[in-house]
Amino acid sequence: MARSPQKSSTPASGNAVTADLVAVLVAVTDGTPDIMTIAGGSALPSGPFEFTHRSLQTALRAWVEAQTGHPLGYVEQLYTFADRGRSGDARSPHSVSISYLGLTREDEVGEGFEAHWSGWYDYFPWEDHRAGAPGFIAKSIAPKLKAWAKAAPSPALQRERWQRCAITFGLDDRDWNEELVLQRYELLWEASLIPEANHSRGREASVVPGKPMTADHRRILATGIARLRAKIKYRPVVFELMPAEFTLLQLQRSVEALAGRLVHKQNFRRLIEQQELVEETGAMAADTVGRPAKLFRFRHAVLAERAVAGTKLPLSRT
Amino acid sequence: MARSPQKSSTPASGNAVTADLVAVLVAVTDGTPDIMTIAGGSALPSGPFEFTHRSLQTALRAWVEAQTGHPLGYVEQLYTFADRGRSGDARSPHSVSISYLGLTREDEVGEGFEAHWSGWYDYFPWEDHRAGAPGFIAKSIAPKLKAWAKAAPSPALQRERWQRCAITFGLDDRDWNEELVLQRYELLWEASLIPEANHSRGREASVVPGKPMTADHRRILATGIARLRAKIKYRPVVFELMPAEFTLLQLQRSVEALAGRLVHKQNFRRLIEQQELVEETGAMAADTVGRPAKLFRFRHAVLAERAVAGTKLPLSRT
DNA sequence: GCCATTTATACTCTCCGTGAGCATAAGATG
DNA sequence: CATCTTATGCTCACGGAGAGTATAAATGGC
Repeated sequence: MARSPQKSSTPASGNAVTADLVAVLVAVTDGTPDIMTIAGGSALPSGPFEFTHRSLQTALRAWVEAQTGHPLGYVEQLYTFADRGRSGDARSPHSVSISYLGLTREDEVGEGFEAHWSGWYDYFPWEDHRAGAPGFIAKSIAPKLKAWAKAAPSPALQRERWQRCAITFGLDDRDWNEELVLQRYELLWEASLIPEANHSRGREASVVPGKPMTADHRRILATGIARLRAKIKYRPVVFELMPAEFTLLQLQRSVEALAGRLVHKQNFRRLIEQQELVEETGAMAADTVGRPAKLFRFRHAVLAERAVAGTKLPLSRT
Repeated sequence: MARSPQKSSTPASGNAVTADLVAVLVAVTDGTPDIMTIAGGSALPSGPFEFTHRSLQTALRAWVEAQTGHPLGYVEQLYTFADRGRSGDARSPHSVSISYLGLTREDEVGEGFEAHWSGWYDYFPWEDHRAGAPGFIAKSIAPKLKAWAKAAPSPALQRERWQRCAITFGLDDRDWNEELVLQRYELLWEASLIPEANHSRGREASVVPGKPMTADHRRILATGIARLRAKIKYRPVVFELMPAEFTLLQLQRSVEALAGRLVHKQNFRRLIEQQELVEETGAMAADTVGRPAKLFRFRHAVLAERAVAGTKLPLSRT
């Protein structure tokens, strides 16, 4: 880097790169969180950034709308990668990849596109704790992690590795922290339990369940899931994923789908209502089992009232 | 964007860009939060990304260490900009700017460099509420914002604008939220109260106090301050800014310097100690007024123990 | 040496948010 | 009508956080 602030655009050939966008587009249907994928579910939608657009967000929105025929509700930048070793070949034109998180409603997606939806727990089965911790964590993942920890060169490093495993996966009676999606993925990668890791070549038997993805797309997805799980706790972004009218249980199911854990029903309702996030439509839910529920809609006014202030969901760490 | 995930590096001439890094480097000395600046304090350190480095972080660290002669404690990506209108001239080689937040210790900076430190409240005087809300907010900023709100075309829009002003600046008896740094800056920009805004040309009399910066550097700084103010509440990053040994009051003063608000001393100590973030060195502070305080050091073990879990500071929103 | 001043440090008290559980209501189904 | 399922109202106990009181330990001025 040079010190001059203004003349940063010295068009030296060594600095020319291409800019790529990668999108984590999320929707929720019937309690299943989905992401948009291409290439048979093996990659996230991505491609070169067109500088005909005014900004990155504009480019992303335009592209998604062309794909789905519907505007993107919420967009947020995730991370920018420029690692040299990323593109595979060594000294080819370098590429900067800018990843985004976008929220939309699945039911509005048009037909006839290559893109389609995949459940995000297909890629991260260990992240779904709605029915308790998945059995294979204790049965399969934990022992493999233990073996990896034991393989460390010194006893101190062995303890350190295992402590990391225990913290991120909630082992040894620790609490499960649903926000550590990326840390868990990176840990599994380091332990060579992820097919994408080069150093797990030829050892396909010893990998963990979960569908792999092209390049580092699954890592980007992990980043997106982690960001979203954190975000729903203090911003009213869940509503971007809901239909115009919904019951409180449907809302709760969506939150639980994203968080990968269950919440206390009464407390959930108390929180939603006391924050005045929703208002009754007057109508009741039809075609339902059990007592019919009131229908609610999101009070869009809260976006102006509270601006960036706060929304709370009963997902706090204990 | 195309749909193919792999062949993203079509070296079409229209997609070639240059990658720039912009850094918000923070240090705290004697209760003053400083940022590294160049060009007489009118710009953040920035320059083209050298692809000889393995990653963006590596490049940033190498550069900062060359500048300051000291390793960078904590580094975090802030945001990536690729707005077309950003570089000023229209169709020149496009540039992607990747901004970073970095924490370091000011006293370790080498001599003889162009870079030097500037107090960050020079650029954002309205952000320092340690001695209560600065008087010029009520005297100068609020009336100008009110005028701007009144200039909206419809009564509804006028109310909306004013509500936004009141929320972000804590007017009308609202609480001051120190995290809304970026929102406040953007609001002032929209209201043409910021010299950097093109539409305030020739109206220099009606701008708000605070030193301007080149291009959108002050906006990037606002992003960094906001991120840091949020971060110190749940991650032990303050310690990256502290000397090896410090008293609890010094620690508190640093937190207050960053947050721009005071905290309750006893509660602060209770929180720090019950979380076992620090340990006594055994020594006492010398050359001090009043009763001497114990010296503490950061317990680096917490980084391993809690990994990403949690650190709390008494800065919660009430 | 005494006092004012400044900082350090120990306790206490109250309020409220939150987790958790109990109880009841209102539909559908057989 | 019994049962199942979901909706909805209410209570209770615990713990964390804000705020205040009290005391200890140093300095400097007179």
